[in-house]
Amino acid sequence: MSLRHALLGHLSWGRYSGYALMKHFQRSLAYAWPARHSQIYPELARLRQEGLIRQTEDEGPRRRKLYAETERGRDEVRRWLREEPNRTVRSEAVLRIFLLWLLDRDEAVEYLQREAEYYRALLAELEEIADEGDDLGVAKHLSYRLALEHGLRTTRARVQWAEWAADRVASSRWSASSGGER
Amino acid sequence: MSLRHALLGHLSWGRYSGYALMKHFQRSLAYAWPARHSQIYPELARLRQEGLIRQTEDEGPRRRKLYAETERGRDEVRRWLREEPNRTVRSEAVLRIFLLWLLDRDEAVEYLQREAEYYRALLAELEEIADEGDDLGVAKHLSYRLALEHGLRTTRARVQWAEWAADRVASSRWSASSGGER
DNA sequence: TGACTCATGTAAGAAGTTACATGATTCT
DNA sequence: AGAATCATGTAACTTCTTACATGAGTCA
Repeated sequence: MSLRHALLGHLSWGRYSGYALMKHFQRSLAYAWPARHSQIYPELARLRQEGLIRQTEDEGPRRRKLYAETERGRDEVRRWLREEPNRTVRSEAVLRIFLLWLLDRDEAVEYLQREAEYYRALLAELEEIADEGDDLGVAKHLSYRLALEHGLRTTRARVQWAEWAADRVASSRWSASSGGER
Repeated sequence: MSLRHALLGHLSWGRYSGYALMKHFQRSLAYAWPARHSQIYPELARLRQEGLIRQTEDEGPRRRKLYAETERGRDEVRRWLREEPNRTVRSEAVLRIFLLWLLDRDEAVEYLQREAEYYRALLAELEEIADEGDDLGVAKHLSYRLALEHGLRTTRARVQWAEWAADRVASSRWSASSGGER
């Protein structure tokens, strides 16, 4: 259950509404642990019921609810952080590479070029965030900078990989796969 | 629904039993699209019912079932490959980095060193696979080699990142976070 | 006043995990 | 004979996505 720890961790930093947390998930956390509002709101309600977070007295405009951490919540994230991490990564983009041979060469090259373009755009976005140096104030933490640097480095690796891969395929004989015994 | 396309794509290459497919998911595909046998077997049954794969006449020992692609199945993977890819990546390891400031400095350094170690071991494993050059025969395809190269490059980037990050944290003042207003 | 963003929810269904269950073959 | 691996399934539960639903404040 990583979502709850992502939420708890964010609330360790300060008070936020569900909406603000959702926005944060759309930005920095989108590349680590994506989540929609329809998952965030019920989870916040559950965390509150379990006493891992609490709702602060003051309600904002439009009935905005503000949440803050509790001692038990803080303890729970730390406990979780000390657990053996689950290093599973799920990436449709990588799965597609395995199956790329099912397209013909020109299509595969185009596909890889679009991948390169996507990663270049992502890299530009991450570099911008790195320059701004601030995202909801959380950037003050070195750990935020570490996560950003992880994104920068792996994205750079992907840009270079995709450009290399497009070249390799373009200059290869490529295996025609249209036929095959059925 | 990426699992079905992963299965269809594999069966485009040849005939396999559910068990063989599962083994393949444990190896090369574990870092792209992990799946357990409890998800694979029902999905194969569904694909068969829908006519996207078929069961070959011959049954192996221990009632082993062998599946093969159908024309409709092949068309379906290709259609999917031409769709706009979903580039979402979900990684608990990256999420943890964002929350690392909740640990104290020594714990954070140890954590990052363990990450470096894990990625070094993974890199060694991938390099071994690259040397063997064969995995269920699928390695003949350039696209398999592309996927492997993607793994090698991103894993190398992660090793270097983790080593850099451990150093950075070790030599930083780090933000003591034990307290905080609650 | 109309469009947009803020703000919070619920419901139905798909996808994924963990646990339960069973039997055949092979290898030592 | 016993252990390990091959081989295939189901059930219960959790997690995630998509769609539905609604209302308040802000800005042009």
